[in-house]
Amino acid sequence: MTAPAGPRTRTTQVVPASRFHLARTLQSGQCFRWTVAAAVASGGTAHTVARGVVNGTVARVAQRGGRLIVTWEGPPGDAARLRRHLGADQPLEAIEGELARDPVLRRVLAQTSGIAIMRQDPWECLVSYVISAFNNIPKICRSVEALARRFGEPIYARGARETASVQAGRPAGAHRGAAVPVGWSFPSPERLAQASEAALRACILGYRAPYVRVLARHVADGDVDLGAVPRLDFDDARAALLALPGVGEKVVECVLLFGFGRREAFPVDVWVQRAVERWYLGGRARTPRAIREWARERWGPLAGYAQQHLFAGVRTQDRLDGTS
DNA sequence: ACCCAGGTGAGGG
DNA sequence: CCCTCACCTGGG
Repeated sequence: MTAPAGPRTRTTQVVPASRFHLARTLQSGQCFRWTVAAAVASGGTAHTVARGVVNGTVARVAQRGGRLIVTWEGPPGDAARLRRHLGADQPLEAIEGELARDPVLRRVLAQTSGIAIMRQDPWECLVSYVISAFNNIPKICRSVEALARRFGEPIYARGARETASVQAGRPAGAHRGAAVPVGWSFPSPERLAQASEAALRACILGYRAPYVRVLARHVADGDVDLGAVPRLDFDDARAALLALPGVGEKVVECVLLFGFGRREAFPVDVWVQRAVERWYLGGRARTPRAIREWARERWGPLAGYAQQHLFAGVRTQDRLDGTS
């Protein structure tokens, strides 16, 4: 089934860190530009095939036999960079060993082991999570995809050439024989800053359209330098991002965690709040802020990982219990 | 026809 | 500070 590796092969292999689980990572709700499909190998054992737009190209990734088999649909990318993007470089065995000292997490980990915290592009992550407010995951994915399709750069299959008509603006379309993009990169702050509010609303953003527009303008103008955030300490980074429109207490933690790799971040959404109240606080209600502080005190630099497992765990449980 | 969905920001106590 | 409420829009 594996295509022979020719001299110009577009397939490569990546060895993930021990315990890394591709499907669980991509389906744990942290990213919006990956789709996962189950596939069946010739031997009959199920494995995962995923497709995502990353770093200006499109990657198809299958996890089999402890390896990640990467096929570039767009221009060949950097395998090490993809590995880092997926979080497949993180010491999950040590992290989960530490978390499993907590009896609640030990039980949850049976269902969630192998989830890595990804290292997504900070700008794309920021916009995605601003869109996530009072929204649902399928619609967030559609919005991000629409933004990329409308304002991003087309990505062509390896070997395909851009035509003059494509460079001029919208792709001319297949009926004229122009190359069809395999995907679109996420648009830059400059590009989104100049988009009209109506055009943004057309991307299913609803009332979030002005947030995205003003957010893009602030970043494009350098009011907040995303490139400098990694050098700030946690509280300063948090304060800098919180100043942006549409970025509140929950979104800022998501961006720090999934975009900047700050694993002490602990986003408290309705699901995590439910999990903590149900499993740790005897059902007593607490404010999101109180839960966040409690979690950081309890798990410190692994708070973000604890959050990810609690989120996946409580959603799995409610899915199994729920009638719908 | 309603009701809900991974919050945020504005306004008043 | 804490609390309350409206909010685009698509899918149950």
